[in-house]
Parts: sequence; C-alpha cells; structure tokens
Amino acid sequence: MSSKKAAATRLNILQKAFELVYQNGYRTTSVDEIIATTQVTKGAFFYHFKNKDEMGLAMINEVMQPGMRKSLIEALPSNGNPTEEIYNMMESLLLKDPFFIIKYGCPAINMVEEMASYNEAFNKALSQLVIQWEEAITTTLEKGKTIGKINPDTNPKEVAQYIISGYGGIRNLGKIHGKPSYINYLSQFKKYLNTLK
Amino acid sequence: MSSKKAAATRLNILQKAFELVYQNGYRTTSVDEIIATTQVTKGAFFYHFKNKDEMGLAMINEVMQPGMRKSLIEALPSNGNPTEEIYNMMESLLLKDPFFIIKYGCPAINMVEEMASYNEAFNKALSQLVIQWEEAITTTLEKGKTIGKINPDTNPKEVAQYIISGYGGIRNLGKIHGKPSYINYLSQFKKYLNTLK
DNA sequence: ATAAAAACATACTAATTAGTATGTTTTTGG
DNA sequence: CCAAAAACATACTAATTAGTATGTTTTTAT
Repeated sequence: MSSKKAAATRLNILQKAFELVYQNGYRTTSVDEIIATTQVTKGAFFYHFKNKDEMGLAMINEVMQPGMRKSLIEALPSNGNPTEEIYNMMESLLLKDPFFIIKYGCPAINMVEEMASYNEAFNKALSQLVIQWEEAITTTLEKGKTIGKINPDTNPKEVAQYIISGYGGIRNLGKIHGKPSYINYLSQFKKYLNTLK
Repeated sequence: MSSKKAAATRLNILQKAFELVYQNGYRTTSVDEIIATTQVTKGAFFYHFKNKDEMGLAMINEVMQPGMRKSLIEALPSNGNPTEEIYNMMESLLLKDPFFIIKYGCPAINMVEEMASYNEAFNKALSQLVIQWEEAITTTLEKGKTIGKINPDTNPKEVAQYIISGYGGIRNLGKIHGKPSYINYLSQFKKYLNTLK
C-alpha cells in the first residue's frame, strides 16, 4: 500500500546508495552522504528503512542482485560451445561492460570483501548472489558434458567456484595494476578453460 | 636517535593496528581503538605519526610487507620442480599458515580491495608488495624454463599475475564459503599449473 | 470532501571521529 | 649531574556519525 512516488523515493535511495557504496565502500558511505546526493531528507530515509544496515540489505537484494544478475548470468546463453561461452562472458564482463570502473573493481566482490565477515545477514545475501552465478556456470558445464564438449571427469561445481574466485581476484588486482592485468588474466584463463575439454 | 623504548612503542602501535585492521578494515579501525588496545596514549600516537594515514603507510611497509614476505616469498625455494613448488606454496598459504583466519581473508588483499582506489600512497606501497611476490614467482618459472620443466612459450610474468589474482580471489570467496572452497580451488589450481609444463 | 494513515521535513542528540594544545616525565649527551 | 630534547600524558575541539522526536504535508479510502 505504498504510493508510486514513495516507491520511487525508496528506489532512488537504494540506487544512489549503490553507486556511492561502489566507489567508497559501505561502512564509509554515510547516511548523510546518501541523502545529500539523493535530495531526500533524513525523515524520509528513516521512514523507509529502520536503520542503515536494513537499507544496505535492501540495496544488495533489490539493486545489486538484479544488476549483477544481468551482467553475470544473462551473459551466459548456454547452448553452443561451453568453454567459448564462459570465456566470452568473462571477457565481456572485464572489458566491455560499461558499468564497471577498473579502479573500483566489482561492487559485489567489494561488498563480499568488506562485509562478509562483519554482518551475517549481508553474508547470506551476498552468498545467494554468488551461488546464482555458480549455478549458471555449473549448468553450462553440465550441458557441455552431455554434448561431449566438456571432459566427463570435470567437476562442474568445483570449476564454477574456481572461475568465480578468479573473477574476484582479477577485479581486485586490477585496482592496482589496471587494465593490462585484465588482458593477461584472460589469456591464462583461456588456457585453463582448455583443460576442461 | 630514538630510544629502544620509543621504538618499541612505535612498533607496538603498528603491530596492534595491523591486527585490528586485518579484522575490521582500515577506515573502520579508529585511532582511539588502536591506542586503547595498545595501552598507549593519544599523545604518544601522534608523536610517532603525524596522522592516521602516515601510520597506515608505516604499518604496510614495516609490518605487512615483512610479514607477507615471510609467508609468500620465502615459501618458494625455487630449485626443484617449479609447478610443484608453486602448488605447495599455495597450499601451505591457504591451509597451513596459522596466521590467517578464513573469514577475514588475507590482510594484504583486503587492504588492496579497500585502499588501492582511495589513497595513492597506499596503492604504491601495496603494489610493491604484490610486485615482489610476482617477481618471486616469475623467477621460479624462468628457472623452470631453463631446466625444461616449464613450457618454453610460457609467459612467466603473465602467469605470475594470474596466480596472484587467483590467490586474492579465493581468499575473498573463502569469506563466504569457508574452507571447502580452498580445497576446491587447489584442485583446479593444480590442473591449471599442469598447462604450464 | 474529509478523516486517517502514509510520506516526508526539520531540528535535535549522544557517541565517535581525527587531530591539537598544553602540559609532564624520561632519556640522552656533555 | 643537568640542561635540552625526546617521549609521552591529559584534556580539550570541531566535524561527522547513526538515529530520534516532533512536527507538517500528501495520499488514500470512504
């Protein structure tokens, strides 16, 4: 029973918060900063969220989740050559997706780094995001096995986790070494993918 | 021309700060917190460091650098089988080194994640740490090439960066998935290393 | 149209932050 | 031993923090 305008205010807060958190980190982004850039007053903020962490959780679930879902999962068609598809997903994520700013890394990875050990609820929400990606990659690999394009003794879940951790790692290293490290990474990543054939 | 006691006070601050930062992050560890656990007064703290960031930089260079150096670089003997040595280094880092707490990840990686884009001086100091590790791995691989244990068209520097980013990634993912992800990672890491032979 | 609830606005508070001003105590070289 | 410098201690400050108390304005259902 919330008005369209109220829902818009809420979403606006979450989206602006997401951008600020992406660039500054969660704990170092203040509520005052969020309401300043959102042009929303403190009363409105704390009307929609009972505290900062509740907002943070909503931000993960309602903005980060769907956004990452689009970038990560929908980039995986899963019908042709699995290794090629996975490579293309990674390449487009690292080099083509205009959302990401190299020096700021990946918002989801950053959030895991900062908040996983600090807040159990955040940990769960972020874990679900990772698991979704994991499942998408796992599915791609399993289909690959049935059509004989992936080695039968490949462990899809294990491989999926390895790929995700590689992604997180290069997003982090890219913060200090910049784009060239992305290129190097992709080159070795391709070699690894070939071990799965 | 500083007394032994003064030097001890300074080092004590840096070491306690390192532990706190490892578990809470740099920006969310306050000077008050550091001096409380160090049993040092504010006067002493700001006598030794002109501000928090100068302390942070000293912490990276004087505590994190040598500590990581010991864990990372000296774990690489570099005379026998290079792929085996690199695998062992990674395994001992992830599973045997008693310093690391899985849910808190790796202090150096955390610091890169949090501070690389926030402070240029921190970025440089952390970058040097990473480059040292990179060089150690590169050397191992180059020696491996001369004795014919590493494929001649392997690019050692590129591989070293890939390995380091993988390490950072799994330290991060381990925060939400725990130790099993370390095991999975090592299994796939071994497969990757075999592509270098 | 109107009463009630929802949505927002303003002005506060108590705690925490990095850092400073102004001391007192230790240490050190001569 | 003793003056000067080094090393520390205490008490502050101004800014920022998350959150609240108490309003006013908008929406909504009737």
